Amino acid sequence: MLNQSADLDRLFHALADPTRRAMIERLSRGPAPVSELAKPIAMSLPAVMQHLGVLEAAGLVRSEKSGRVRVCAIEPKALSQAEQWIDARRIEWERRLDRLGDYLKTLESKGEGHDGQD
Amino acid sequence: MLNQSADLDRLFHALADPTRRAMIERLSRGPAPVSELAKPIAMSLPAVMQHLGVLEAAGLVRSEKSGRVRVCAIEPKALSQAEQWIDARRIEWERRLDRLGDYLKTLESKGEGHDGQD
DNA sequence: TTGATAGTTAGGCATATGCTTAACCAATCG
DNA sequence: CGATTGGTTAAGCATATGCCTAACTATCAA
Repeated sequence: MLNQSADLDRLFHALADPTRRAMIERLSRGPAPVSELAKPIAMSLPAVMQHLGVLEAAGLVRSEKSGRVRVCAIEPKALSQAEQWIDARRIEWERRLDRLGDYLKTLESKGEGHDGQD
Repeated sequence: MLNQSADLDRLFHALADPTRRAMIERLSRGPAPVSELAKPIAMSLPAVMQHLGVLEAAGLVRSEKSGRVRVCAIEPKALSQAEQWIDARRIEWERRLDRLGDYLKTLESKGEGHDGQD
Protein backbone atom coordinates (compact mmCIF):
# COMPACT_ATOMS: atom_id res chain seq x y z
CA MET A 1 0.00 0.00 0.00
CA LEU A 2 3.06 2.24 -0.34
CA ASN A 3 3.12 5.09 -2.82
CA GLN A 4 -0.41 4.57 -3.92
CA SER A 5 -0.25 7.98 -5.49
CA ALA A 6 2.01 6.89 -8.32
CA ASP A 7 -0.40 4.04 -9.02
CA LEU A 8 -3.26 6.48 -9.32
CA ASP A 9 -1.13 8.66 -11.58
CA ARG A 10 -0.57 5.78 -13.96
CA LEU A 11 -4.16 4.65 -13.67
CA PHE A 12 -5.85 7.95 -14.45
CA HIS A 13 -3.27 8.82 -17.05
CA ALA A 14 -3.97 5.55 -18.82
CA LEU A 15 -7.68 6.35 -18.82
CA ALA A 16 -7.14 9.87 -20.14
CA ASP A 17 -6.87 8.81 -23.76
CA PRO A 18 -9.74 7.89 -26.07
CA THR A 19 -7.78 5.20 -27.89
CA ARG A 20 -6.88 3.51 -24.64
CA ARG A 21 -10.43 3.77 -23.34
CA ALA A 22 -11.65 2.21 -26.58
CA MET A 23 -9.22 -0.65 -26.05
CA ILE A 24 -10.55 -1.15 -22.53
CA GLU A 25 -14.11 -1.04 -23.79
CA ARG A 26 -13.29 -3.72 -26.31
CA LEU A 27 -11.55 -5.85 -23.70
CA SER A 28 -14.37 -5.57 -21.22
CA ARG A 29 -16.38 -7.55 -23.77
CA GLY A 30 -13.75 -10.29 -23.71
CA PRO A 31 -10.06 -11.04 -24.39
CA ALA A 32 -8.53 -10.25 -27.77
CA PRO A 33 -5.19 -10.43 -29.57
CA VAL A 34 -3.30 -7.23 -30.30
CA SER A 35 -4.16 -7.27 -33.99
CA GLU A 36 -7.86 -7.34 -33.20
CA LEU A 37 -7.51 -4.49 -30.76
CA ALA A 38 -5.71 -2.58 -33.47
CA LYS A 39 -8.30 -3.22 -36.19
CA PRO A 40 -10.75 -0.39 -35.39
CA ILE A 41 -7.94 2.04 -34.59
CA ALA A 42 -6.60 4.27 -37.38
CA MET A 43 -3.04 4.05 -36.20
CA SER A 44 0.14 2.09 -36.79
CA LEU A 45 0.64 -1.15 -34.90
CA PRO A 46 3.60 0.16 -32.89
CA ALA A 47 1.44 3.02 -31.69
CA VAL A 48 -1.22 0.57 -30.55
CA MET A 49 1.46 -1.44 -28.76
CA GLN A 50 2.57 1.66 -26.93
CA HIS A 51 -0.95 2.29 -25.75
CA LEU A 52 -1.14 -1.32 -24.65
CA GLY A 53 2.09 -0.79 -22.74
CA VAL A 54 0.58 2.15 -20.90
CA LEU A 55 -2.49 0.09 -20.02
CA GLU A 56 -0.35 -2.75 -18.73
CA ALA A 57 1.89 -0.44 -16.73
CA ALA A 58 -1.25 0.91 -15.10
CA GLY A 59 -2.32 -2.63 -14.27
CA LEU A 60 -5.50 -2.24 -16.29
CA VAL A 61 -4.70 -4.94 -18.79
CA ARG A 62 -2.66 -8.08 -18.69
CA SER A 63 -1.43 -9.90 -21.78
CA GLU A 64 0.26 -13.15 -22.57
CA LYS A 65 1.84 -14.57 -25.63
CA SER A 66 0.62 -17.86 -26.96
CA GLY A 67 2.30 -18.93 -30.15
CA ARG A 68 2.87 -15.77 -32.10
CA VAL A 69 -0.22 -13.90 -30.95
CA ARG A 70 -0.42 -11.86 -27.78
CA VAL A 71 -3.78 -12.19 -26.10
CA CYS A 72 -4.91 -9.28 -23.95
CA ALA A 73 -7.48 -9.25 -21.18
CA ILE A 74 -8.84 -6.66 -18.83
CA GLU A 75 -7.76 -6.59 -15.17
CA PRO A 76 -10.78 -5.22 -13.34
CA LYS A 77 -9.07 -4.70 -9.98
CA ALA A 78 -7.17 -1.68 -11.25
CA LEU A 79 -10.36 -0.02 -12.43
CA SER A 80 -11.93 -0.42 -9.03
CA GLN A 81 -8.92 1.25 -7.43
CA ALA A 82 -9.67 4.36 -9.45
CA GLU A 83 -13.30 4.08 -8.53
CA GLN A 84 -12.40 3.85 -4.87
CA TRP A 85 -10.50 7.10 -4.94
CA ILE A 86 -13.40 8.89 -6.57
CA ASP A 87 -15.83 7.30 -4.13
CA ALA A 88 -13.78 8.40 -1.15
CA ARG A 89 -13.92 12.01 -2.38
CA ARG A 90 -17.67 11.82 -2.88
CA ILE A 91 -18.17 10.43 0.58
CA GLU A 92 -16.05 13.13 2.17
CA TRP A 93 -17.92 15.74 0.24
CA GLU A 94 -21.33 14.38 1.16
CA ARG A 95 -20.42 14.07 4.82
CA ARG A 96 -19.38 17.70 4.78
CA LEU A 97 -22.70 18.73 3.28
CA ASP A 98 -24.52 16.70 5.92
CA ARG A 99 -22.63 18.43 8.70
CA LEU A 100 -23.39 21.76 7.09
CA GLY A 101 -27.04 20.84 6.86
CA ASP A 102 -27.15 19.86 10.51
CA TYR A 103 -25.47 23.10 11.47
CA LEU A 104 -27.94 25.15 9.49
CA LYS A 105 -30.81 23.26 11.10
CA THR A 106 -29.33 23.97 14.52
CA LEU A 107 -29.16 27.68 13.74
CA GLU A 108 -32.72 27.59 12.51
CA SER A 109 -34.13 26.06 15.68
CA LYS A 110 -31.99 28.11 18.07
CA GLY A 111 -32.26 31.61 16.69
CA GLU A 112 -35.69 31.73 14.99
CA GLY A 113 -35.97 34.82 12.84
CA HIS A 114 -32.40 35.07 11.51
CA ASP A 115 -31.38 34.63 7.87
CA GLY A 116 -28.06 32.84 8.01
CA GLN A 117 -26.87 31.90 4.52
CA ASP A 118 -23.52 30.19 3.85
CA MET B 1 -24.16 14.53 -24.90
CA LEU B 2 -21.91 15.23 -27.92
CA ASN B 3 -18.21 14.48 -27.80
CA GLN B 4 -18.31 13.03 -24.36
CA SER B 5 -14.95 11.52 -25.09
CA ALA B 6 -13.11 14.84 -24.93
CA ASP B 7 -14.78 15.49 -21.58
CA LEU B 8 -13.48 12.20 -20.25
CA ASP B 9 -10.03 13.02 -21.63
CA ARG B 10 -9.95 16.25 -19.66
CA LEU B 11 -11.46 14.62 -16.62
CA PHE B 12 -9.08 11.70 -16.31
CA HIS B 13 -6.15 13.84 -17.32
CA ALA B 14 -6.97 16.27 -14.53
CA LEU B 15 -7.08 13.39 -12.05
CA ALA B 16 -3.76 11.96 -13.24
CA ASP B 17 -1.63 14.30 -11.18
CA PRO B 18 -0.93 14.05 -7.44
CA THR B 19 -0.92 17.80 -6.92
CA ARG B 20 -4.30 18.15 -8.55
CA ARG B 21 -5.71 15.21 -6.62
CA ALA B 22 -4.44 16.78 -3.42
CA MET B 23 -6.25 19.98 -4.34
CA ILE B 24 -9.45 18.03 -4.91
CA GLU B 25 -9.01 16.22 -1.62
CA ARG B 26 -8.66 19.55 0.13
CA LEU B 27 -11.69 20.98 -1.63
CA SER B 28 -13.87 18.00 -0.87
CA ARG B 29 -13.51 19.07 2.77
CA GLY B 30 -14.85 22.51 1.88
CA PRO B 31 -14.19 25.60 -0.27
CA ALA B 32 -10.87 27.42 -0.05
CA PRO B 33 -9.05 30.40 -1.56
CA VAL B 34 -6.17 29.77 -3.95
CA SER B 35 -3.54 30.76 -1.42
CA GLU B 36 -4.79 28.16 1.02
CA LEU B 37 -4.80 25.51 -1.67
CA ALA B 38 -1.24 26.49 -2.45
CA LYS B 39 0.00 26.40 1.15
CA PRO B 40 0.77 22.66 1.44
CA ILE B 41 2.16 22.51 -2.10
CA ALA B 42 5.89 23.04 -2.62
CA MET B 43 5.43 24.95 -5.83
CA SER B 44 5.17 28.49 -7.13
CA LEU B 45 1.77 30.17 -7.12
CA PRO B 46 1.59 30.35 -10.91
CA ALA B 47 2.11 26.60 -11.07
CA VAL B 48 -0.74 26.07 -8.62
CA MET B 49 -2.92 28.36 -10.72
CA GLN B 50 -2.19 26.27 -13.78
CA HIS B 51 -3.28 23.14 -11.96
CA LEU B 52 -6.40 24.96 -10.90
CA GLY B 53 -6.98 25.87 -14.52
CA VAL B 54 -6.78 22.23 -15.53
CA LEU B 55 -9.25 21.29 -12.80
CA GLU B 56 -11.66 23.99 -13.89
CA ALA B 57 -11.34 23.06 -17.56
CA ALA B 58 -12.26 19.52 -16.56
CA GLY B 59 -15.30 20.83 -14.72
CA LEU B 60 -14.06 19.39 -11.45
CA VAL B 61 -13.72 22.70 -9.69
CA ARG B 62 -15.43 26.03 -9.97
CA SER B 63 -14.02 29.25 -8.61
CA GLU B 64 -15.19 32.77 -8.12
CA LYS B 65 -13.47 35.95 -7.19
CA SER B 66 -14.74 37.89 -4.23
CA GLY B 67 -12.68 40.94 -3.47
CA ARG B 68 -9.11 40.01 -4.11
CA VAL B 69 -9.37 36.34 -3.19
CA ARG B 70 -10.52 33.61 -5.51
CA VAL B 71 -12.58 31.03 -3.68
CA CYS B 72 -12.55 27.52 -5.11
CA ALA B 73 -15.06 24.75 -4.59
CA ILE B 74 -15.45 21.22 -5.83
CA GLU B 75 -18.00 20.36 -8.51
CA PRO B 76 -19.03 16.81 -7.71
CA LYS B 77 -20.98 16.19 -10.91
CA ALA B 78 -17.80 15.91 -12.94
CA LEU B 79 -16.39 13.28 -10.64
CA SER B 80 -19.46 11.15 -10.99
CA GLN B 81 -19.12 11.30 -14.77
CA ALA B 82 -15.77 9.61 -14.47
CA GLU B 83 -17.24 7.12 -12.07
CA GLN B 84 -20.01 6.35 -14.51
CA TRP B 85 -17.60 5.43 -17.25
CA ILE B 86 -15.72 3.08 -14.94
CA ASP B 87 -18.96 1.61 -13.70
CA ALA B 88 -20.19 0.94 -17.21
CA ARG B 89 -17.01 -1.03 -17.95
CA ARG B 90 -17.37 -3.04 -14.77
CA ILE B 91 -20.95 -3.87 -15.58
CA GLU B 92 -20.08 -4.99 -19.11
CA TRP B 93 -17.28 -7.08 -17.75
CA GLU B 94 -19.42 -8.72 -15.07
CA ARG B 95 -22.21 -9.44 -17.51
CA ARG B 96 -19.71 -11.16 -19.74
CA LEU B 97 -18.49 -13.33 -16.88
CA ASP B 98 -22.07 -14.21 -16.01
CA ARG B 99 -22.75 -15.32 -19.57
CA LEU B 100 -19.55 -17.31 -19.54
CA GLY B 101 -20.56 -18.93 -16.26
CA ASP B 102 -23.96 -19.85 -17.63
CA TYR B 103 -22.37 -21.31 -20.72
CA LEU B 104 -19.98 -23.39 -18.66
CA LYS B 105 -22.85 -24.63 -16.52
CA THR B 106 -24.74 -25.59 -19.67
CA LEU B 107 -21.78 -27.59 -20.91
CA GLU B 108 -21.49 -29.27 -17.54
CA SER B 109 -25.08 -30.45 -17.46
CA LYS B 110 -25.23 -31.45 -21.12
CA GLY B 111 -22.03 -33.41 -21.57
CA GLU B 112 -21.37 -34.99 -18.18
CA GLY B 113 -17.97 -36.62 -18.18
CA HIS B 114 -16.04 -34.08 -20.28
CA ASP B 115 -13.26 -31.85 -18.94
CA GLY B 116 -13.86 -28.58 -20.71
CA GLN B 117 -11.62 -25.91 -19.24
CA ASP B 118 -11.48 -22.34 -20.61
C1' DT C 1 -1.41 57.40 -0.88
C1' DT C 2 1.60 53.98 0.19
C1' DG C 3 2.50 49.40 1.19
C1' DA C 4 1.32 44.74 1.72
C1' DT C 5 -1.50 40.90 0.13
C1' DA C 6 -3.65 37.89 -3.45
C1' DG C 7 -3.67 36.80 -7.78
C1' DT C 8 -2.45 37.12 -12.86
C1' DT C 9 0.19 37.32 -17.29
C1' DA C 10 4.10 36.39 -20.09
C1' DG C 11 7.95 34.02 -21.57
C1' DG C 12 10.96 30.35 -21.44
C1' DC C 13 12.80 25.84 -20.78
C1' DA C 14 13.22 20.61 -19.77
C1' DT C 15 10.94 16.56 -20.13
C1' DA C 16 7.09 13.54 -21.40
C1' DT C 17 3.77 11.90 -24.76
C1' DG C 18 1.92 10.30 -29.06
C1' DC C 19 2.82 9.30 -33.20
C1' DT C 20 5.54 7.83 -37.47
C1' DT C 21 8.63 4.79 -40.53
C1' DA C 22 12.10 1.25 -41.17
C1' DA C 23 14.12 -2.72 -39.88
C1' DC C 24 13.91 -6.98 -37.36
C1' DC C 25 12.37 -11.60 -35.07
C1' DA C 26 9.61 -15.68 -34.60
C1' DA C 27 5.84 -18.90 -35.42
C1' DT C 28 3.06 -20.91 -39.10
C1' DC C 29 1.94 -22.47 -43.81
C1' DG C 30 2.60 -23.95 -48.73
C1' DC D 1 12.95 -24.04 -47.25
C1' DG D 2 10.91 -19.49 -48.09
C1' DA D 3 6.98 -16.47 -47.64
C1' DT D 4 3.49 -14.67 -44.65
C1' DT D 5 1.49 -13.28 -40.50
C1' DG D 6 1.78 -11.10 -35.97
C1' DG D 7 4.40 -8.70 -33.20
C1' DT D 8 8.61 -6.02 -31.57
C1' DT D 9 12.52 -2.65 -31.42
C1' DA D 10 14.66 1.54 -32.57
C1' DA D 11 15.06 6.15 -33.91
C1' DG D 12 13.19 10.43 -34.66
C1' DC D 13 10.05 14.23 -34.47
C1' DA D 14 6.12 17.52 -33.21
C1' DT D 15 3.45 18.91 -29.65
C1' DA D 16 1.90 19.04 -24.88
C1' DT D 17 2.86 19.41 -20.01
C1' DG D 18 4.79 21.05 -15.80
C1' DC D 19 7.47 23.85 -13.86
C1' DC D 20 10.09 28.35 -13.17
C1' DT D 21 11.10 33.61 -12.77
C1' DA D 22 9.95 38.32 -13.51
C1' DA D 23 6.86 41.75 -14.06
C1' DC D 24 2.25 43.38 -13.54
C1' DT D 25 -2.68 44.40 -11.59
C1' DA D 26 -6.08 44.90 -8.14
C1' DT D 27 -7.74 45.08 -3.58
C1' DC D 28 -7.50 46.27 1.30
C1' DA D 29 -5.50 48.61 5.30
C1' DA D 30 -2.83 52.10 7.72
